[in-house]
Amino acid sequence: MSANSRLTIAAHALAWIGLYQRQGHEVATSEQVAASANTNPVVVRRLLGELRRAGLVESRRGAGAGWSLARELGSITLLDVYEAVEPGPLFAMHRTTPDQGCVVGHGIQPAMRGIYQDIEETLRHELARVTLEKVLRDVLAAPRQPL
Amino acid sequence: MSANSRLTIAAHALAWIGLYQRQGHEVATSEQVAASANTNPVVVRRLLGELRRAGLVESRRGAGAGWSLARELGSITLLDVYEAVEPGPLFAMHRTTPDQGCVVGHGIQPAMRGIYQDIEETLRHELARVTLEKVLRDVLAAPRQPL
DNA sequence: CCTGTCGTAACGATTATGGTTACGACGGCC
DNA sequence: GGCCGTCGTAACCATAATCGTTACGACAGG
Repeated sequence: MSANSRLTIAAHALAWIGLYQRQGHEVATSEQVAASANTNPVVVRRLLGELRRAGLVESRRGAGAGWSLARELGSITLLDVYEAVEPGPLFAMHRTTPDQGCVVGHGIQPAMRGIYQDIEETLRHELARVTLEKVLRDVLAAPRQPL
Repeated sequence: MSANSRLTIAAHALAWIGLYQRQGHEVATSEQVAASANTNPVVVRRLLGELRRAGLVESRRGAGAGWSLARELGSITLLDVYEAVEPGPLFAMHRTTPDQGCVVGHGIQPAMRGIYQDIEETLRHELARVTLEKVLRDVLAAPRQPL
Protein backbone atom coordinates (compact mmCIF):
# COMPACT_ATOMS: atom_id res chain seq x y z
CA MET A 1 0.00 0.00 0.00
CA SER A 2 3.02 2.19 0.18
CA ALA A 3 2.07 3.20 3.69
CA ASN A 4 3.39 6.43 5.07
CA SER A 5 4.62 7.41 8.49
CA ARG A 6 2.66 10.62 8.88
CA LEU A 7 0.32 9.27 11.53
CA THR A 8 3.24 7.71 13.40
CA ILE A 9 5.33 10.86 13.40
CA ALA A 10 2.37 13.04 14.35
CA ALA A 11 1.55 10.77 17.29
CA HIS A 12 5.22 10.77 18.27
CA ALA A 13 5.26 14.56 18.28
CA LEU A 14 2.11 14.86 20.37
CA ALA A 15 3.33 12.33 22.89
CA TRP A 16 6.68 14.09 23.13
CA ILE A 17 5.16 17.52 23.62
CA GLY A 18 2.66 16.17 26.15
CA LEU A 19 5.36 14.49 28.22
CA TYR A 20 7.59 17.56 28.01
CA GLN A 21 4.82 19.78 29.30
CA ARG A 22 4.13 17.42 32.19
CA GLN A 23 7.76 17.88 33.13
CA GLY A 24 7.01 21.58 33.62
CA HIS A 25 8.05 23.08 30.31
CA GLU A 26 5.93 25.63 28.50
CA VAL A 27 6.67 24.89 24.87
CA ALA A 28 8.62 22.40 22.78
CA THR A 29 10.56 23.25 19.64
CA SER A 30 10.37 21.43 16.34
CA GLU A 31 14.06 20.76 16.68
CA GLN A 32 13.60 18.87 19.94
CA VAL A 33 10.81 16.75 18.51
CA ALA A 34 12.78 16.15 15.32
CA ALA A 35 15.76 14.96 17.36
CA SER A 36 13.59 12.42 19.18
CA ALA A 37 11.95 11.20 15.97
CA ASN A 38 15.27 11.28 14.12
CA THR A 39 14.01 13.40 11.27
CA ASN A 40 14.17 16.96 10.01
CA PRO A 41 12.63 19.89 11.93
CA VAL A 42 10.84 21.02 8.79
CA VAL A 43 9.06 17.68 8.56
CA VAL A 44 7.90 18.14 12.15
CA ARG A 45 6.80 21.73 11.57
CA ARG A 46 4.80 20.68 8.53
CA LEU A 47 2.95 17.99 10.42
CA LEU A 48 2.44 20.13 13.51
CA GLY A 49 1.10 22.83 11.24
CA GLU A 50 -1.61 20.45 10.10
CA LEU A 51 -2.35 19.52 13.70
CA ARG A 52 -2.61 23.23 14.50
CA ARG A 53 -5.14 23.71 11.71
CA ALA A 54 -7.13 20.89 13.32
CA GLY A 55 -7.00 22.64 16.69
CA LEU A 56 -4.85 20.03 18.43
CA VAL A 57 -1.76 22.16 19.10
CA GLU A 58 -0.81 25.81 19.27
CA SER A 59 2.37 27.54 18.20
CA ARG A 60 4.11 30.60 19.53
CA ARG A 61 6.50 32.67 17.48
CA GLY A 62 9.31 35.01 18.31
CA ALA A 63 11.93 34.35 20.93
CA GLY A 64 11.21 31.46 23.28
CA ALA A 65 8.85 30.17 20.66
CA GLY A 66 7.59 26.62 20.18
CA TRP A 67 4.62 24.31 20.31
CA SER A 68 2.15 23.40 23.01
CA LEU A 69 -0.92 21.20 23.23
CA ALA A 70 -4.25 22.89 22.64
CA ARG A 71 -6.06 19.98 24.31
CA GLU A 72 -5.32 17.37 26.93
CA LEU A 73 -3.73 14.17 25.62
CA GLY A 74 -6.72 12.29 27.00
CA SER A 75 -9.12 14.20 24.76
CA ILE A 76 -7.16 13.69 21.54
CA THR A 77 -7.73 10.44 19.65
CA LEU A 78 -5.83 8.85 16.80
CA LEU A 79 -8.88 9.64 14.67
CA ASP A 80 -8.32 13.37 15.29
CA VAL A 81 -4.71 12.98 14.22
CA TYR A 82 -5.61 10.75 11.28
CA GLU A 83 -8.12 13.24 9.93
CA ALA A 84 -5.62 16.05 10.39
CA VAL A 85 -2.74 14.47 8.50
CA GLU A 86 -4.27 11.88 6.12
CA PRO A 87 -6.18 13.52 3.31
CA GLY A 88 -7.62 10.86 1.04
CA PRO A 89 -9.77 7.77 1.33
CA LEU A 90 -8.29 4.36 2.14
CA PHE A 91 -9.17 2.76 -1.21
CA ALA A 92 -9.47 4.50 -4.56
CA MET A 93 -11.91 3.94 -7.38
CA HIS A 94 -10.83 3.36 -10.98
CA ARG A 95 -8.66 6.15 -12.36
CA THR A 96 -10.89 6.30 -15.43
CA THR A 97 -14.64 5.75 -15.67
CA PRO A 98 -15.45 2.07 -16.28
CA ASP A 99 -17.45 1.08 -19.36
CA GLN A 100 -20.97 2.26 -18.55
CA GLY A 101 -22.33 0.04 -21.29
CA CYS A 102 -21.21 -3.03 -19.33
CA VAL A 103 -23.37 -4.21 -16.43
CA VAL A 104 -20.37 -4.65 -14.16
CA GLY A 105 -18.70 -1.46 -15.33
CA HIS A 106 -21.89 0.42 -14.60
CA GLY A 107 -22.58 -0.96 -11.16
CA ILE A 108 -19.11 -1.49 -9.73
CA GLN A 109 -18.48 2.03 -8.47
CA PRO A 110 -21.70 2.48 -6.49
CA ALA A 111 -21.21 -1.02 -5.09
CA MET A 112 -17.62 -0.49 -3.98
CA ARG A 113 -18.36 2.98 -2.67
CA GLY A 114 -20.95 1.60 -0.29
CA ILE A 115 -18.68 -1.22 0.84
CA TYR A 116 -15.69 1.07 1.34
CA GLN A 117 -17.77 3.54 3.32
CA ASP A 118 -18.73 0.84 5.82
CA ILE A 119 -15.14 -0.32 6.15
CA GLU A 120 -13.73 3.16 6.63
CA GLU A 121 -16.41 3.88 9.19
CA THR A 122 -15.20 0.90 11.18
CA LEU A 123 -11.60 2.05 10.83
CA ARG A 124 -12.49 5.50 12.10
CA HIS A 125 -14.31 3.97 15.03
CA GLU A 126 -11.22 1.98 15.95
CA LEU A 127 -8.96 5.00 15.63
CA ALA A 128 -11.33 6.98 17.83
CA ARG A 129 -10.94 4.42 20.60
CA VAL A 130 -7.25 5.19 21.07
CA THR A 131 -6.38 8.40 22.89
CA LEU A 132 -2.95 9.99 22.86
CA GLU A 133 -3.02 9.48 26.61
CA LYS A 134 -3.02 5.75 25.95
CA VAL A 135 -0.28 6.14 23.37
CA LEU A 136 1.94 7.89 25.91
CA ARG A 137 1.08 5.29 28.53
CA ASP A 138 2.11 2.51 26.13
CA VAL A 139 5.27 4.42 25.25
CA LEU A 140 6.30 4.69 28.89
CA ALA A 141 5.43 1.02 29.45
CA ALA A 142 8.06 -0.13 26.95
CA PRO A 143 10.76 -2.21 28.66
CA ARG A 144 13.88 -0.34 29.66
CA GLN A 145 17.18 -1.06 27.99
CA PRO A 146 18.78 -4.04 29.76
CA LEU A 147 22.42 -3.49 30.68
CA MET B 1 -2.75 8.45 1.74
CA SER B 2 -2.36 8.25 -1.96
CA ALA B 3 -4.77 5.37 -2.10
CA ASN B 4 -4.57 2.95 -4.98
CA SER B 5 -7.21 1.21 -7.03
CA ARG B 6 -5.74 -2.28 -6.93
CA LEU B 7 -8.40 -3.74 -4.65
CA THR B 8 -11.13 -2.08 -6.71
CA ILE B 9 -9.83 -3.35 -10.05
CA ALA B 10 -9.24 -6.83 -8.66
CA ALA B 11 -12.79 -7.00 -7.31
CA HIS B 12 -14.07 -5.67 -10.63
CA ALA B 13 -12.22 -8.41 -12.50
CA LEU B 14 -13.50 -11.17 -10.23
CA ALA B 15 -17.08 -9.95 -10.45
CA TRP B 16 -16.82 -9.71 -14.23
CA ILE B 17 -15.37 -13.20 -14.63
CA GLY B 18 -17.92 -14.64 -12.21
CA LEU B 19 -20.84 -13.11 -14.05
CA TYR B 20 -19.42 -14.14 -17.41
CA GLN B 21 -19.12 -17.74 -16.27
CA ARG B 22 -22.69 -17.71 -15.00
CA GLN B 23 -23.70 -16.76 -18.50
CA GLY B 24 -22.25 -20.04 -19.69
CA HIS B 25 -18.77 -19.02 -20.81
CA GLU B 26 -15.72 -21.06 -19.92
CA VAL B 27 -13.02 -18.42 -19.65
CA ALA B 28 -12.67 -14.65 -19.82
CA THR B 29 -9.78 -12.82 -21.43
CA SER B 30 -7.79 -10.00 -19.90
CA GLU B 31 -8.86 -7.87 -22.84
CA GLN B 32 -12.53 -8.28 -22.01
CA VAL B 33 -12.00 -7.41 -18.36
CA ALA B 34 -9.78 -4.49 -19.30
CA ALA B 35 -12.48 -3.13 -21.61
CA SER B 36 -15.02 -3.21 -18.79
CA ALA B 37 -12.66 -1.59 -16.31
CA ASN B 38 -11.42 0.87 -18.94
CA THR B 39 -7.77 0.07 -18.41
CA ASN B 40 -4.95 -1.82 -20.08
CA PRO B 41 -4.99 -5.63 -20.46
CA VAL B 42 -1.51 -5.84 -18.96
CA VAL B 43 -2.72 -4.16 -15.79
CA VAL B 44 -5.47 -6.77 -15.55
CA ARG B 45 -3.09 -9.64 -16.23
CA ARG B 46 -0.74 -8.38 -13.53
CA LEU B 47 -3.50 -8.24 -10.92
CA LEU B 48 -5.04 -11.55 -11.98
CA GLY B 49 -1.58 -13.07 -11.77
CA GLU B 50 -1.45 -12.10 -8.10
CA LEU B 51 -4.92 -13.54 -7.58
CA ARG B 52 -3.75 -16.74 -9.24
CA ARG B 53 -0.81 -16.98 -6.87
CA ALA B 54 -3.35 -16.69 -4.05
CA GLY B 55 -5.41 -19.51 -5.52
CA LEU B 56 -8.44 -17.40 -6.37
CA VAL B 57 -8.37 -17.76 -10.17
CA GLU B 58 -6.83 -20.05 -12.77
CA SER B 59 -5.45 -19.24 -16.18
CA ARG B 60 -5.31 -21.27 -19.35
CA ARG B 61 -2.82 -20.60 -22.11
CA GLY B 62 -2.72 -21.35 -25.78
CA ALA B 63 -5.68 -20.93 -28.11
CA GLY B 64 -9.03 -20.29 -26.43
CA ALA B 65 -7.08 -19.21 -23.41
CA GLY B 66 -8.24 -16.99 -20.57
CA TRP B 67 -9.13 -16.80 -16.91
CA SER B 68 -11.61 -18.64 -14.75
CA LEU B 69 -12.51 -18.65 -11.08
CA ALA B 70 -10.77 -21.22 -8.92
CA ARG B 71 -13.41 -20.79 -6.22
CA GLU B 72 -17.05 -19.78 -6.02
CA LEU B 73 -17.69 -16.07 -5.66
CA GLY B 74 -19.43 -16.81 -2.39
CA SER B 75 -16.28 -18.30 -0.88
CA ILE B 76 -13.98 -15.40 -1.84
CA THR B 77 -13.87 -12.43 0.51
CA LEU B 78 -12.42 -8.98 0.06
CA LEU B 79 -9.82 -10.01 2.64
CA ASP B 80 -8.60 -12.73 0.28
CA VAL B 81 -8.31 -10.18 -2.49
CA TYR B 82 -6.75 -7.57 -0.20
CA GLU B 83 -4.06 -9.96 0.97
CA ALA B 84 -3.37 -11.00 -2.60
CA VAL B 85 -2.88 -7.54 -4.04
CA GLU B 86 -1.89 -5.27 -1.13
CA PRO B 87 1.58 -6.05 0.15
CA GLY B 88 2.42 -3.71 3.01
CA PRO B 89 0.92 -2.63 6.32
CA LEU B 90 -1.61 0.17 6.53
CA PHE B 91 0.61 2.52 8.56
CA ALA B 92 4.38 2.72 8.48
CA MET B 93 6.84 3.28 11.29
CA HIS B 94 9.56 5.95 11.21
CA ARG B 95 11.85 5.63 8.21
CA THR B 96 14.83 5.90 10.52
CA THR B 97 15.21 4.59 14.05
CA PRO B 98 14.04 7.16 16.61
CA ASP B 99 16.46 8.39 19.28
CA GLN B 100 16.76 5.40 21.64
CA GLY B 101 18.18 7.69 24.29
CA CYS B 102 14.86 9.51 24.51
CA VAL B 103 12.04 7.92 26.49
CA VAL B 104 9.52 8.63 23.77
CA GLY B 105 11.88 7.68 20.98
CA HIS B 106 12.55 4.42 22.72
CA GLY B 107 8.98 3.43 23.46
CA ILE B 108 7.10 4.82 20.48
CA GLN B 109 7.63 1.97 18.05
CA PRO B 110 6.52 -0.89 20.31
CA ALA B 111 3.55 1.23 21.36
CA MET B 112 2.42 2.07 17.84
CA ARG B 113 3.07 -1.44 16.61
CA GLY B 114 0.62 -2.85 19.14
CA ILE B 115 -1.98 -0.23 18.36
CA TYR B 116 -1.65 -0.68 14.61
CA GLN B 117 -1.91 -4.43 14.93
CA ASP B 118 -5.26 -4.13 16.68
CA ILE B 119 -6.55 -1.70 14.09
CA GLU B 120 -5.44 -3.80 11.13
CA GLU B 121 -6.98 -6.84 12.72
CA THR B 122 -10.31 -5.03 12.80
CA LEU B 123 -9.88 -3.96 9.20
CA ARG B 124 -9.19 -7.53 8.12
CA HIS B 125 -12.24 -8.68 10.01
CA GLU B 126 -14.40 -6.18 8.15
CA LEU B 127 -12.92 -7.14 4.78
CA ALA B 128 -13.57 -10.79 5.56
CA ARG B 129 -17.26 -10.05 6.03
CA VAL B 130 -17.73 -9.05 2.39
CA THR B 131 -17.83 -11.85 -0.17
CA LEU B 132 -17.44 -11.30 -3.89
CA GLU B 133 -20.92 -12.78 -4.16
CA LYS B 134 -22.20 -9.74 -2.28
CA VAL B 135 -20.10 -7.43 -4.43
CA LEU B 136 -21.68 -8.85 -7.58
CA ARG B 137 -25.12 -8.62 -5.99
CA ASP B 138 -24.52 -4.94 -5.19
CA VAL B 139 -23.20 -4.38 -8.70
CA LEU B 140 -26.33 -5.81 -10.28
CA ALA B 141 -28.52 -3.84 -7.87
CA ALA B 142 -27.23 -0.52 -9.20
CA PRO B 143 -30.04 1.53 -10.77
CA ARG B 144 -30.34 1.24 -14.54
CA GLN B 145 -29.62 4.21 -16.73
CA PRO B 146 -32.78 6.33 -16.97
CA LEU B 147 -33.69 7.31 -20.55
C1' DC C 1 18.72 45.70 17.48
C1' DC C 2 19.73 40.64 18.09
C1' DT C 3 18.57 36.16 18.35
C1' DG C 4 15.92 31.97 18.12
C1' DT C 5 12.06 29.85 16.20
C1' DC C 6 8.21 29.51 13.28
C1' DG C 7 6.14 29.40 8.48
C1' DT C 8 6.70 28.23 4.02
C1' DA C 9 8.59 27.93 -0.53
C1' DA C 10 11.53 25.33 -3.47
C1' DC C 11 14.09 21.49 -4.95
C1' DG C 12 15.67 16.70 -5.26
C1' DA C 13 15.72 11.65 -4.14
C1' DT C 14 13.02 7.83 -3.61
C1' DT C 15 9.12 4.95 -4.24
C1' DA C 16 4.55 3.15 -5.88
C1' DT C 17 1.19 3.05 -9.26
C1' DG C 18 -0.56 2.50 -13.63
C1' DG C 19 -0.27 2.87 -18.68
C1' DT C 20 2.13 1.26 -22.74
C1' DT C 21 4.95 -1.48 -25.97
C1' DA C 22 7.17 -5.53 -26.93
C1' DC C 23 8.01 -10.26 -27.32
C1' DG C 24 8.63 -15.05 -26.10
C1' DA C 25 5.75 -19.17 -24.44
C1' DC C 26 2.04 -21.91 -24.88
C1' DG C 27 -1.57 -24.82 -26.83
C1' DG C 28 -5.70 -25.70 -29.52
C1' DC C 29 -7.01 -25.99 -34.36
C1' DC C 30 -6.73 -26.39 -39.25
C1' DG D 1 3.59 -28.90 -38.52
C1' DG D 2 2.36 -24.22 -38.78
C1' DC D 3 -0.99 -20.48 -37.45
C1' DC D 4 -3.03 -17.61 -34.27
C1' DG D 5 -4.82 -15.82 -30.07
C1' DT D 6 -3.76 -15.23 -25.37
C1' DC D 7 -0.95 -15.46 -21.41
C1' DG D 8 3.39 -14.08 -18.84
C1' DT D 9 6.58 -10.83 -18.09
C1' DA D 10 10.14 -7.52 -18.86
C1' DA D 11 11.10 -2.80 -19.81
C1' DC D 12 10.19 1.92 -19.87
C1' DC D 13 7.78 6.21 -18.92
C1' DA D 14 4.60 9.55 -16.67
C1' DT D 15 2.58 10.87 -12.58
C1' DA D 16 2.11 11.60 -7.83
C1' DA D 17 3.18 11.28 -2.84
C1' DT D 18 6.44 11.28 0.76
C1' DC D 19 10.35 12.79 2.93
C1' DG D 20 14.65 15.17 3.48
C1' DT D 21 17.04 19.40 2.82
C1' DT D 22 18.25 24.33 2.13
C1' DA D 23 16.85 28.82 2.32
C1' DC D 24 14.80 32.90 3.92
C1' DG D 25 11.35 36.10 5.54
C1' DA D 26 8.23 36.95 9.74
C1' DC D 27 7.78 37.42 14.31
C1' DA D 28 8.52 38.54 19.23
C1' DG D 29 10.99 38.76 23.48
C1' DG D 30 15.09 40.49 25.76
